[in-house]
Amino acid sequence: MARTKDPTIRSLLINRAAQMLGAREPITLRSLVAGTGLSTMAVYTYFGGMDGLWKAVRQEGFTRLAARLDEVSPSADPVRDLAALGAAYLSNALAEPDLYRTMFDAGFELEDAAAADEALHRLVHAVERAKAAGRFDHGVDPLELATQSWTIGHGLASLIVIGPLPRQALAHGVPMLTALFTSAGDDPGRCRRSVERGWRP
Amino acid sequence: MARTKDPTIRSLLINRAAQMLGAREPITLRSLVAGTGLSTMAVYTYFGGMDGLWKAVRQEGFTRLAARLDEVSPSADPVRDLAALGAAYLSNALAEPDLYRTMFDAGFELEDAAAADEALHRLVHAVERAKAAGRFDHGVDPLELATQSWTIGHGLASLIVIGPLPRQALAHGVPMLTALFTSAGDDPGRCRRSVERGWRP
DNA sequence: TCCTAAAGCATAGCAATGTTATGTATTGTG
DNA sequence: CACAATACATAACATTGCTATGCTTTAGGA
Repeated sequence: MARTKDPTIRSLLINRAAQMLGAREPITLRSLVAGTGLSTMAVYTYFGGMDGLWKAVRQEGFTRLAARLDEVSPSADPVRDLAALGAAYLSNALAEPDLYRTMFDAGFELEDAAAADEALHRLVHAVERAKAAGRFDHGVDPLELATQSWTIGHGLASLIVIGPLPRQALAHGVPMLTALFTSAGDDPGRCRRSVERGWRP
Repeated sequence: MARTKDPTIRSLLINRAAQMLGAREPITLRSLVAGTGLSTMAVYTYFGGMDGLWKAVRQEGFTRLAARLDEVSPSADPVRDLAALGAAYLSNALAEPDLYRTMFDAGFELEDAAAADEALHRLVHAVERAKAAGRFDHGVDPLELATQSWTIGHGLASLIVIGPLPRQALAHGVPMLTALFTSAGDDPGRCRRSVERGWRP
């Protein structure tokens, strides 16, 4: 009964925005559609305006983060896996710093908040596996410990990517995660070895 | 040999910008000077443009943070003081979330980077006092441990103020700082009590 | 004490921004 | 096959930060 939207155009614009973000080019309505053969109205058809575009770009950021986390294949050592997930979070932030920054813009509004929850859930699952393996105490709440791991990873990423810390501050990840997981009940020496093995940001 | 700038106007504009930030009003060149009797050129005379204004606002954010940290009076328990400094950092971020957010905008460019260093130095000093009191191991590097405390405080603040965590996630501060300070050598039980006493965000 | 030059500051216009009104072309559906 | 709803282009709009220009003020040497 009418023309239908082409989903290709939607992802084309999102990818182009992400690419311009990485190239540090200013993203304006006109510069975004320039060279694509599209008019500025396309942004309104597919995103309702620039706000909607940014929201979609943030979503894309979480999608790419999820892809990074998926590259971490579970091993026999769940504490190593926890550290590896944290390292993947840092890798993602450092690989595309401007995309990472926009992910936390504008009050964290997302189209699909479940994407962020799902990323966190990978951490929760790793904590559960560590508990099942007897590495953490029974009293440990997986969601709480996962949130605390996220806080450390995000704090580091934010201070390095956005803030004043140099890249070598990445090394703080090992002692901080070791301290956290040790306080959750893991054996200190074994914990440090596991974290060091997983921490490859 | 010429007219001189009035420093009053400078701080007037900075304070007005901070107030508008808190009121969630959009800060534009014209809206900023509206009602002040000044013309838009004042922003160029005193800040060189909007970029300079934002830089000055970020600086103001660190000044207010420093004032918050100064309200933490050193006690006989340096570990409590460390937690109190972290709590003050959180209080500052939660009291003026939009100002906190702008502090980490635009690649952290500041007029006077020493202001940020000085804030960190308060943490370093507290760690040194804790070492002198025999609470932390001799091998502990004060700057490293201070940076790690900051990472935890900033990670929490960022995820609560900008990100998706609810305010009650503030409670994570106690176990996280306890884990960190315990790994630095403090006695677990004593450490937790100290942190709990200082953590009043 | 003037005179002068440099700086503060207002006015007005500029290019660029996001948005919207309007018209045209396309295509799924009855 | 006809129609109507929707994609999409064109063009105008208000608002943004910025700059060119000129007037006013004032510090500092004669």
